[in-house]
Amino acid sequence: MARDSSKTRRRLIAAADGLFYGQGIRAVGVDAVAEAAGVTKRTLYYHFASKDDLIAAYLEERDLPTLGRYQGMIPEGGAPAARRIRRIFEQLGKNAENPRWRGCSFLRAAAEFANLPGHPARVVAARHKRRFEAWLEEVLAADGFGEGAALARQLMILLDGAVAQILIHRDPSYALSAADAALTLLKRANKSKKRRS
Amino acid sequence: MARDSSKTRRRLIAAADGLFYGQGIRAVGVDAVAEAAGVTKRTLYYHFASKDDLIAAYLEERDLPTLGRYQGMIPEGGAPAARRIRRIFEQLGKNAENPRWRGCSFLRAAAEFANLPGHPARVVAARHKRRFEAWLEEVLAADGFGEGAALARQLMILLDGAVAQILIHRDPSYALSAADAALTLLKRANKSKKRRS
DNA sequence: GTCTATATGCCGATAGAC
DNA sequence: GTCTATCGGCATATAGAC
Repeated sequence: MARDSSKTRRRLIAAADGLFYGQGIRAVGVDAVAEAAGVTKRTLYYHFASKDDLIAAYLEERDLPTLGRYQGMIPEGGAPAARRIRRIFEQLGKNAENPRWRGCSFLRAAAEFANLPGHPARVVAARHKRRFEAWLEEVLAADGFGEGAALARQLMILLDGAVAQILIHRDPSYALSAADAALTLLKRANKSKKRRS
Repeated sequence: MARDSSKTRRRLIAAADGLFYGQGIRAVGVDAVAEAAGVTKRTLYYHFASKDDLIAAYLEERDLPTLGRYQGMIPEGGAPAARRIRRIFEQLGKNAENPRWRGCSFLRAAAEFANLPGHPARVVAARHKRRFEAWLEEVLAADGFGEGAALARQLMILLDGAVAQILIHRDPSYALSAADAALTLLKRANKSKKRRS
């Protein structure tokens, strides 16, 4: 069996996911990850070259599923972009009500390794956010928005800004404030869309 | 001399500031802080009950000066709120160009201690953000904006969202995208202000 | 108030057997 | 591929002299 998909490796990543997301990456030692996975530390180091390697795998594992979860929660492509975007923010608010919610794993990793721009975790995190922004642009484009790139950026800012405020204040209602702002921005962009057509 | 203002204590906080902000709180040991301050670890523990106590003092020390720096950089009270708000975002972009910039110390602390809602660092961070939001509301009110509380919240979301994106992508231009969004929101709020008067 | 010296335990990572 | 055993180092925190 290829090392990339071995059962033990997957269990280690799952254990790392629970611990790193739950308590923070630097706060969790490799001993704890190995124990949670039911193997020894030596086995962990057979599957991963270093803790940094494990961290990268942890975030990599979250990349597409995280995006997919948002993609799955919004109405189908036929719906107006405004309704689809609003759903994203509403769902963020709902997610944040879960007591195990701890914000965005990618943002938190970037914060923990703020002094290491080349760290594998930073690379994966940046790529994830680029992917997310590109998807938002697609959602806008599907409803005929022009200049979708600039607007998608602003939606990303609102989304991660809401995550930050919710985490700071432990108050999911910031997601609704962000949703209002997003709809206002969409409304203005809509005007120029109509004008152009 | 009172313990709260002793010279050694202040030097320890200054050393902690440089190291915690530069490298992250959990990434820095108390040994490093003591050495940077030119004292031994034992002296550090004379002035602070624990590392958590030192962390709280580090953030406390940043609270008012951080707010004051933003207050000092915007045009005087007579200027329109739109111009004053825009300046805040522009200045954020300029600050982020400094290679030593590492995002917001309060956000990063909240991210590092995401699993400890009652941690002293979280308490200080939340209070700082509340203070900042209240100040934004004052800026809006000074220019006759009604419903300033909701708008101030959205500006906070944009501001911290921009910080997050800049940190992730190491691209200060997100500050300008956020500025555009902020001005759009202000313009719509402005309308209702005019209508009401 | 500051020092030297130390307690105790966890950190990431490795040696070598099976 | 997984194990037992262990390395050297650093973590937070403390004892007791001066």
